[in-house]
Amino acid sequence: MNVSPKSEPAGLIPIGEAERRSGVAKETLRVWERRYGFPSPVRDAAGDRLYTAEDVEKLRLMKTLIDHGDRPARLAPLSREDLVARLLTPSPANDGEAGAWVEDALDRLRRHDVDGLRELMQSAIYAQGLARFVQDNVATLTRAVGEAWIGGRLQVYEEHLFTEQLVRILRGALDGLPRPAAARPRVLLTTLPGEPHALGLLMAECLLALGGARCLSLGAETPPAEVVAAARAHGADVVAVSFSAMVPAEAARRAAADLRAALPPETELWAGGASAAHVGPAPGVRTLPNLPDIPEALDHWRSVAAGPR
Amino acid sequence: MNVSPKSEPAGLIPIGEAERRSGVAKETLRVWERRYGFPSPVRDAAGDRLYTAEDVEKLRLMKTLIDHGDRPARLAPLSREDLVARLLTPSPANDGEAGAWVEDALDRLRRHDVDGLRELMQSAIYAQGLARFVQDNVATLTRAVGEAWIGGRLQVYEEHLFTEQLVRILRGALDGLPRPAAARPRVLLTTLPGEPHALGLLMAECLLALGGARCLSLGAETPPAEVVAAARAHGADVVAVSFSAMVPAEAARRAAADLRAALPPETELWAGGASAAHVGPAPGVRTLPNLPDIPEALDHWRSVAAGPR
DNA sequence: CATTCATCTTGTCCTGGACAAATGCCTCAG
DNA sequence: CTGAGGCATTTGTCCAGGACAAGATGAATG
Repeated sequence: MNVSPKSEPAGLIPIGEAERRSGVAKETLRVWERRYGFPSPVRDAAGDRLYTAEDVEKLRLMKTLIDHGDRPARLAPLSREDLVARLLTPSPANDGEAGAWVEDALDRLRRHDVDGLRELMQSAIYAQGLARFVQDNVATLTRAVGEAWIGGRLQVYEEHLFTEQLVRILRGALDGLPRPAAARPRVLLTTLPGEPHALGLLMAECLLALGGARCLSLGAETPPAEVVAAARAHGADVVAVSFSAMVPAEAARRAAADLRAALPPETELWAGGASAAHVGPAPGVRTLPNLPDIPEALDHWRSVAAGPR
Repeated sequence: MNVSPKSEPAGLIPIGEAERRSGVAKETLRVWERRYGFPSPVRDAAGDRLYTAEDVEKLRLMKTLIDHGDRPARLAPLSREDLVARLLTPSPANDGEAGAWVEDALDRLRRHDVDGLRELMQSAIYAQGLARFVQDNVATLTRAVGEAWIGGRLQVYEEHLFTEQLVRILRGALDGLPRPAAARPRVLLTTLPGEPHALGLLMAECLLALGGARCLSLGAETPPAEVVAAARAHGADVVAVSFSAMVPAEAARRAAADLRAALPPETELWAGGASAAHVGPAPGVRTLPNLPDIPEALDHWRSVAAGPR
């Protein structure tokens, strides 16, 4: 009986909508109100909570910070600006010197010049090769876009637009690469439920394919049991899972451990993405927090596993 | 403190997980138990509900049927087989005669011969053109895959795999098409929050691009306010939104009406996808439930809007 | 400096009631 | 027989306020 873009009487947001938009569960919203006094929504005639857009924005920032390890009690009293500042500090002094290329790309994005953006990216690939493009340009650009979004200098749809064009470019490049059926290792790529970001996956696939691996991507949000079934059915040498910064550290750790336990021992498990570092040194899990780790891991696999089969 | 693939003591599923897997909200699960006696989960030592995998499977089927207009009170007493039967009846007698091509494709999918699957699709494009491929082969194949999944004859990851390969093929075809910057109409494609399926969008984009339109895809799940902002910023003549069968009919109707109200009057709104028919005849919204409607709509737009600008 | 243990914090789940919106059903006039 | 209008029922969402397990923190100890 309820819909996402519910009729908003005066721009006020009911609790279900607030959950969807901020990512904070309804129960948690009520308990935060009880414990920390934030948020303190007004009520409609029926006594139902109505949140302001500012509340929801602050909740979204809090959620992001909590996923990075912060604690709600510390964050609740802070202002929106404080939260934004705290989100941006971890990555130091890269605001002005982001590089002319990145600035150029951001500029085209702001002007919605999608063709120009794609051309810029395509020529960067031709100029320096796909590997350096993925490792340098894309990584920097993605971070710059993320920060611009946090700081409110970019609309949500502009971020969507950016992702869409980037996916397009990378997919195109990938299709141009040879895919020898017998190549090794056979790598199964995916993301676990709750992690919808497939971009990191695509970047990883580029580097793996460049390194001569045989890639098979399942796309995002594959249930763990299905990952295991697919790995078995496809005879994968390696299962590569991407954890974006969105995933709470603890969730990533546990998911990796569970998957490791369920996979055949001879299948390697590689964890990539921003939260991969938090997966920590786990037995039988190779963490590749940075993209350049990928070619290295491939080399290592070949030197170790060259014998069998 | 909770994670998707939570440690399952004996294959039993706590309520949060059940919500994620079935798509039925926690509150609704409790209220169904109170009213209809289904599901009736066992409890752990703390009194928390624990659902079986069969319960969750039945819940997922019920949710699908309810989204199609059925009512929970009627469905709760039925068995899993009854639900499956009810889901499959609407599309009559297309089980055996699905066509040799579709059978071939399904077969390759079951054998995880992804390269073979892509080759098959690619040659179909060459043989009959992109338009017929999208309208006939893809539409039939997608339905066949969906039905195989409902009937349990296909794993979830196999469906992921299928989607991934299809997206790849379509994206590749799309990149081969000319994109004259001045072409009209300018169409903005997207999906509203809650609708993650981007495949329909991609199919529509193919047909629109073939029809000479200038497409700009925002990808999935763009908030309505952002759709409006993007349409304005990009000077879109048409905003095309895709509603898959996953979207409840009422939700689709309301979302379309809200979006229509928020868009500038001179911007047309087109609704496509399986639930588009349920959007019903709404003022100012053009519903395109079937893919062949797209070229038609393009012709109509050109004949009407040829004058202005 | 590392490790163990007690204390705090935090998210999730519980019950049982309430209500508004939407749907289906029935009646009545044309 | 058909269509419009009104009433009853169905259904999803929300509320309050309490409880608890598991993780994080910090202090005391070896």
